[in-house]
Amino acid sequence: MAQWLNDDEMGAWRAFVEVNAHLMAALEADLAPHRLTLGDYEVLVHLSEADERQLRMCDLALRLGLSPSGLTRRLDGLVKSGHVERRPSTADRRVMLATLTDQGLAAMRDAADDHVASVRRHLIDRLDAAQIDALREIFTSVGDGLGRTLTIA
Amino acid sequence: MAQWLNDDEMGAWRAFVEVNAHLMAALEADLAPHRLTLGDYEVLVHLSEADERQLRMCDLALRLGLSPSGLTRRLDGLVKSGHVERRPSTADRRVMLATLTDQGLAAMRDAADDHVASVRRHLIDRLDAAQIDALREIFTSVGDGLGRTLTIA
DNA sequence: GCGCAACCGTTGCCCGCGCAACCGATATCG
DNA sequence: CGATATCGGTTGCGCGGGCAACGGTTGCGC
Repeated sequence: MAQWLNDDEMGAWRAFVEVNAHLMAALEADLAPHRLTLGDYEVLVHLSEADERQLRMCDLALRLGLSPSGLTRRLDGLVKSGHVERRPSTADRRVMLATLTDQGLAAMRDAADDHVASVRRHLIDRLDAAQIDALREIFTSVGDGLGRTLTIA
Repeated sequence: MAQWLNDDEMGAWRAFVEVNAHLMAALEADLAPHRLTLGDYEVLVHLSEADERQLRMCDLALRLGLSPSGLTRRLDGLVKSGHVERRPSTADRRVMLATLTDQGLAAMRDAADDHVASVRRHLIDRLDAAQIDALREIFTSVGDGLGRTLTIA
């Protein structure tokens, strides 16, 4: 074994692994009454922040860390429920623009309160200011590393 | 909106959400050459640490945070590849004991080096001692909160 | 302009997993 | 002791998502 984890490192790693999934499951469960998946909610958020409330499929897939096919299927559901519309781009006939409908925006706003409260309850409010800062720095740093390894590979 | 997230909180939350999935995907990819899923690896680890390298299905499912059916399917794969055996308990004829085979133990040991190195490269080595400590405290605290809400509900 | 490469989105196929239903086994209580 | 509830594990079903393959579109080099 090249270099094992010491007790501190192992403790941190195990705590992270074990809690991570449960945290996401809890957030997902709190969002269920709004008939939204966490993934669906993320779509609505990204679209709501975009120009004219629309994004190209590939851009959206990139932001969501989703494969092209995965995004197609996720959009299928959101289109069927009327939260999102597909409209072909006039500039480039290859691209499809996912556009947030008024109803989708309303659904997102409706769910936002509960979702934010859920994030607060399960995560933010359990941490002090220093820990919140640490959380941001930790994952920013890890994210930088991942981006680097991806571009290298 | 009851109480929104301020910039620090939002920054921490977004960094966490965006990096989380990528981190897990990177660890998964590093484990792929060993023909193991991250989930499979966790099974082997838990079994290797158990008495006589075996656990009841329900206990194992609990530790993995997996549904009964999910564990059945995951074991199917591990049994087929010879890493795990199913053996009925003599004490309680309802229970199945998942037991780690010698081959399974060897496979885990073979993968452990790479996996630990992967965890180091993507996570641990990107953090200083204080951040590692903070990571453990953060997720321990969040985990306590989740456990409490689960037992209450 | 033409041919070829790269790009964009969709589809078929497969896997992993949760839920509900189910069966056999065990515990509990009258 | 017998009836009923509870437990432990498996199975059918549906859903979400990745991979490979494909058709249509655009950009690039000649």
